Amino acid sequence: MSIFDEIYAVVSTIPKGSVASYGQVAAAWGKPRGAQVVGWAMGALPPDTNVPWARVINKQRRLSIVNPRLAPQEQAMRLVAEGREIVEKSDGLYVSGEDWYSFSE
DNA sequence: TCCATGACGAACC
DNA sequence: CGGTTCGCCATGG
Repeated sequence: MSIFDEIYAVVSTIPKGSVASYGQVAAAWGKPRGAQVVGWAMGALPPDTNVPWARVINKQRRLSIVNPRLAPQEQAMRLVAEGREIVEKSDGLYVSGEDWYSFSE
């Protein structure tokens, strides 16, 4: 049991169509300041994972994908497929809306 | 063991 | 308002 599995378990609870920030996932994981670790864990995910990693975005609602094993716009495609709208700005892709998934429910 | 590095975040210039 | 610095936790050299 590694921390990856713990984080993936948390991410897996995010419902289809919802989005959560790294900070939220970290908090739900038990490490309020471990947002960076969550990002690191996401980057370690294999291309064929079942974990809904695409629903995790940063607090600015920007898609900060840096995983070379995935297509550049893989996350955007997944989110659009779930009904989310993606807006392209000068510095990257953003998820429209202001809603965040609440883990405390 | 110390140092550097991150799909981050919040506090500071 | 934007770029920089520091804190965060875990890993790897």
